[in-house]
Amino acid sequence: MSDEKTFLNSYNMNDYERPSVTADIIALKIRSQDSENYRRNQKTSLSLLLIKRGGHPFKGCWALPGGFLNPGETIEQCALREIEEETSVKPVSLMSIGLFSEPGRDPRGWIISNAFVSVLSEATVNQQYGDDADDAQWFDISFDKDENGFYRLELSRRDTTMTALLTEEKTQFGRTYFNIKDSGGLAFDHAKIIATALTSLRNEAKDFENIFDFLPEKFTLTQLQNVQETITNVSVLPANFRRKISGLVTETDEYTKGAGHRPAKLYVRKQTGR
Amino acid sequence: MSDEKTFLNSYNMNDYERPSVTADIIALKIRSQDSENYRRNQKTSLSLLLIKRGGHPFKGCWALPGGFLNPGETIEQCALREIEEETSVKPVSLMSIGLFSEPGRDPRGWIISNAFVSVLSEATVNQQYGDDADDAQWFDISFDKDENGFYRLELSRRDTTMTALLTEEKTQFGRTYFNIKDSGGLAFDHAKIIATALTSLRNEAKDFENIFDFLPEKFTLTQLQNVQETITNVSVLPANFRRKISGLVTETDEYTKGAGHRPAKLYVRKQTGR
DNA sequence: CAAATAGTGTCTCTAAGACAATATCAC
DNA sequence: GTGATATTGTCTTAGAGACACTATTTG
Repeated sequence: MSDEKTFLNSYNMNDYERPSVTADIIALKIRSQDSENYRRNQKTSLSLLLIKRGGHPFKGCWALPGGFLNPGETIEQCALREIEEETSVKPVSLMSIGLFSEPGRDPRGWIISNAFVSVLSEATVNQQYGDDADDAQWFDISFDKDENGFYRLELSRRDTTMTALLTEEKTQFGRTYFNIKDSGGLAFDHAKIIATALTSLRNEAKDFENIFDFLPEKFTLTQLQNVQETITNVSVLPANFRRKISGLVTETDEYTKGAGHRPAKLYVRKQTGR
Repeated sequence: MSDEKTFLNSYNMNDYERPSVTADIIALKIRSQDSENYRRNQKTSLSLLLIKRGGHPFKGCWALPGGFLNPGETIEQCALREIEEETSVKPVSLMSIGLFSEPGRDPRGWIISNAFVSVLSEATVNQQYGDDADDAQWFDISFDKDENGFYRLELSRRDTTMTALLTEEKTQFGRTYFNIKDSGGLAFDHAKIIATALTSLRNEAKDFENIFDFLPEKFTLTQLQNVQETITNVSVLPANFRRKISGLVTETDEYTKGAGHRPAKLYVRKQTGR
């Protein structure tokens, strides 16, 4: 045992070169767009938080929020810390997307990054945001395969639109990896990270894994269905959605009101059996 | 303010402490056990490669193979390099399990590890292995939930059996995380890593994602079903397995022979539409 | 022929998808 | 009442699970 102590004391890790490690955050929320018609429900879109870079490299480009892993914390704690620093909001959930370690991905040097999808509830975030001059802004997402087999990632906000083009590198074990054909002006390899994250998110949203995280505690089934359709970009008939989701929600005795049409019952997520 | 942080990060990277990064490998193959009865098909078990540690810390304990990430390579390349160094075999597939970064997980210092499941084909590996005195050995795996809700991971080989006990920390987005209650003598946090990896593997084996990787190019449907059942620990009726797999395989006009019973048609994996 | 595995046919039940019909509110 | 969404019912179809049955080889 004292043998081991001696060994550990003399162990010199400084002999090896080491990378800097960061956590990059794909912070997502659902954005409700006001409607012109008082009767119509709001449409929703998926919205991503980007930070305008103030310094080199990629000065002035939009980039994912993120930061360096500190000693004494896990990469998940680092991710949570970064989200709270950027948004002042505690995220509802966190999902690791993978480690991006391609040499040269960061011009500053050897920096590898674990990406996380973080879901924020719209209600919480909107209390905090709104300053148009801020360097942190929410962009609407559109992400789809075009007729040539390329994936087109569009991030838009007001008059700004960035369009990145990606190719599918491979799909293995249900996970899809991308290569960047055109970064669309996004910093670093962030277009690739976002595409990978959205693909994972869509796969999980199909099984209702993450759709609750976008909504407040009480919600209508139509809202829930909207979230799923916004994420997956696939529509289902309301009757069928309700049937499938019924085992995962509990009804309350509250209703929406003042919507210009029949009020909807509010539901809460069913507590998973413990 | 995030401006200033970025600025400092880009210019003073060497002032920050950085972790060592490793790739740890859960190398798996299917082991066929010889049968006493000439008519009976071979039984199979899932088998994991462990390395006996020659130095401190955990000297003499069994540990996952792995090694440090070098500059100029991706973490996937690092994983592949380590597998080939340990086994002289090129793995069929590689699946990232996640980054394990808990402070204190390695007594040598700040070392974080990305774990990978790597599947090796039995036929290839057996040409290389067999030396009983070697520090690298294959252990049979048994992994199940016991009546108290604990997960029991048993790794056995000849007269050696290690039993680790784990608790389920949480399941989020279809991914299960574990805590170690008793490492069973395994080095570092490797019991946790193995449990996490096996859970991922089982989930994917249900959908036939990885079962082909364990077999040679040509196989019988019974062999394929055995692989799935060995991994998932769930049995299905042969008729139903065949129906479900039929879209994923192409039959050849070759048959097994000399088995003491009706010969089986050999199949190959159907090429995925490109 | 016996033992063992290979392979097929079909019944039932459940879940998914499609669609029609009814309910309820704000104006 | 009109326009909108909310909610329920049911028909059809696809797939999973169960089970019975046939086919083929080696010793």
